[in-house]
Amino acid sequence: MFVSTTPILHADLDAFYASVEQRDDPRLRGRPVIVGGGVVLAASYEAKNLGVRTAMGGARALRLCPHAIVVPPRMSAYSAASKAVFEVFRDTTPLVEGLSIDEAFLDVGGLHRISGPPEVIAERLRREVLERVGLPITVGVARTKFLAKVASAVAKPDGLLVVPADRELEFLHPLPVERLWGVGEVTAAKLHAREIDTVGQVAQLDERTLVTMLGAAAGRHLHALAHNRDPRPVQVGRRRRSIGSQRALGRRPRTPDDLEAILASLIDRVSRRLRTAHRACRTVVLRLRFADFTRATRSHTLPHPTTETELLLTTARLLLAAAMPTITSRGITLLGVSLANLHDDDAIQLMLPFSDHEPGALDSALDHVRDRFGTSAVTRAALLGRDTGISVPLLPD
DNA sequence: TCTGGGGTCCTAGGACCC
DNA sequence: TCTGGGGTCCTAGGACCC
Repeated sequence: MFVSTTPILHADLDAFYASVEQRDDPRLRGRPVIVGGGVVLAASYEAKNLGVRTAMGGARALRLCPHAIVVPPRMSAYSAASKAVFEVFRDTTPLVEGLSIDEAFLDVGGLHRISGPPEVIAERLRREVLERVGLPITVGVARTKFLAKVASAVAKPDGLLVVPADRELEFLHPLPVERLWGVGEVTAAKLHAREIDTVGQVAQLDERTLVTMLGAAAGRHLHALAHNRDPRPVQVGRRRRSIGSQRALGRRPRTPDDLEAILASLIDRVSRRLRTAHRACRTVVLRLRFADFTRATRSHTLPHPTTETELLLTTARLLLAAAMPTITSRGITLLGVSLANLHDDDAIQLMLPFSDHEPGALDSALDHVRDRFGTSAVTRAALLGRDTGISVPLLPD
């Protein structure tokens, strides 16, 4: 039987933030480095070897690794490094799907004649990332996204692992269930409760059993992965679906005025990012975490997409006001905002404040359109405004 | 042991419409 | 007067990932 060998690479930078710090400050090389403060954002392998993990509390990390050098995060340096690495990815193949700041899938299926077999491409990619950006990267190679990702996780750090098409289940089935993409603490606990510890054991369950245990989507997903069925193609140009910003507040009490001020700065940050990305949003989500670390969200969806800081802030304020009684009684430890229901910003509709009774209102509304979107938008806005009399969809040039 | 900041996707109930 | 089935959207919560 002919087995498709369309190879997919999963490229994943090692201890990304910590590696950037070690690259930029030679004194940190070979030493345990922790990026972050209250919480570990990233740990170098020297620190990981002593048990330090991402998302671990800083105090605990220092107990495990008292000689660690703790450095504050430098997000702009990481973002620049990420851009440089993605350039190397795209020089390898145009078919790149970014998963996060430090990892991506690359479809190198069509490259065999030009660039050689996938393991050669992968080794060259690792070398180029090291030479051009100065960072170690691990690559997993397999026929499917899922398996490529598992392979890179197994090969870390600074490694390369190819899973040949005829050895897939042999590689996959002995692995612990935690290796499956989508199995976290809760799902792993449910599986362990039934003495299911390996991927091979999951593969022996029928799909109905998994669906009953975990729900329709998760059950089917897990069943497919355990049998190494993962037809998802590498998708270029996926767009983000929300933009958010949040702030942990510690345990000390906050007055409503404090919260108002924090909310305003969050909305300011997030609406800037929204406009920079040329997107508009319809839904504002308020995120809350209480003193007992339970969470809640409150959201409101506007009738039209917007980019206006004032409108977003007003909406967020109303949500906050409605949540104040709960916040007062339970205590708040985190406040966040996220903008969802994103559209392109050329899909904005301005609700214009004019009517038949106010003959000058259309002109002033069009002035507003001219100020914000330029002259060419005005003609179209005027035409559409005459048609509808209510709202003006702005179209791209 | 004490918990940051940025995301994605799924589920379930209710409102509303045909 | 009482009623079905299907679809979409909104809200809230939850699991998971890096």
